[in-house]
Amino acid sequence: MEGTYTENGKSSRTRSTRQREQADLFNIPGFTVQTGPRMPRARRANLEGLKISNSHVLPPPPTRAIVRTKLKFLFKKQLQKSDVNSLRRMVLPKKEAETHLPVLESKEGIIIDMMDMDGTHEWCFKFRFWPNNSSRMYVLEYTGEFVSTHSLIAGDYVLIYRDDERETYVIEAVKAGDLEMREIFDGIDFSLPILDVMGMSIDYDPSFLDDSPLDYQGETMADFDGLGSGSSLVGDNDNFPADHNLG
DNA sequence: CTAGCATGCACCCAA
DNA sequence: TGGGTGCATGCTAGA
Repeated sequence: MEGTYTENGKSSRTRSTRQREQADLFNIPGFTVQTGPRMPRARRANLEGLKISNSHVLPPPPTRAIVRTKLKFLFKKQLQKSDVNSLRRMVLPKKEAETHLPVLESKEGIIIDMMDMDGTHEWCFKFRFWPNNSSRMYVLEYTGEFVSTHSLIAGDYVLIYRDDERETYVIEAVKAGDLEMREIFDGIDFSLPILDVMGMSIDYDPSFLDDSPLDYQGETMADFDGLGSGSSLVGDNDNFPADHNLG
C-alpha cells in the first residue's frame, strides 16, 4: 500500500503544493490535499452513452483508397513501450495535441474518428486528457486494436494528418525503419515544425508503399459510405484551432 | 525550477 | 479476482 509520497528531492515544490495547484487549475470539487493514503477515486465514468463499440473500430468497409487526397501532416508520435502495451492507450505530445486536435473542455474528452491510411479501417478513438501536476497529459484511448493490426512496437511511429475536405483525421502507422524512407520518397521532413510542412500541402499518394496490402484503384475516400456527414468527429469544426482551416 | 511525459500502481468493476 | 482505468510518481530536458 502506497501511503506516503516520496519526494525525489529534485523539486522544491511539495506534492501537496503541486496537487493544490492542480486542483485549483481544474476546479476539482471537494478536493483536499492528500497527506496520507490516496483519496478514494470517484466512480468510474459510464462510457455507455458514448456508444463505443467493443473493439472501438468500425466494421471494415470495402477496400478503398486514399489517393491524391489533400492531407495536411499534423504531427508524428514515436511510440513508447507504454503506448503499445496492453493498456491500449497512447500518450500524445501536449503541444501538438493542443495545437492540432480539438480543444478539450473537460477531461472526459471526446470520441474522434480517424481514417486509417491503409484504407481498410476507420478507428474510433477517445481523445482526452488527464490532469497532471499543474498541466494536462493528453492520451488517445482504445488504440490497442490499431497497434495490433499494424504490429506496432516501441520505436515505431504514428502520423496524424488532417483531411480538410472531408473534415476528418487520418492516422498512419509507420514502422521505425520506414520513416526515413517516407521522408526520402515524399520529400517531407517529419521533424519540421508543422507550419513548414503544412505549407507544402501534401499530395499524398501512398500507393508506392510496398507493405500495403491494398489495391489502390483510384478511388477516393469520398467513395466510402459512412465517411460523409455521419462521420462522428465529436467536437466539430468549431473546436478546431484556426490553423486547421488553412488551404 | 518547471513542464512534459513515460510509466507505476491503487482502485474499481465485471465476470 | 483479474483486467482496465485514472491518477500519481519520477525522470529528463530545457528555460
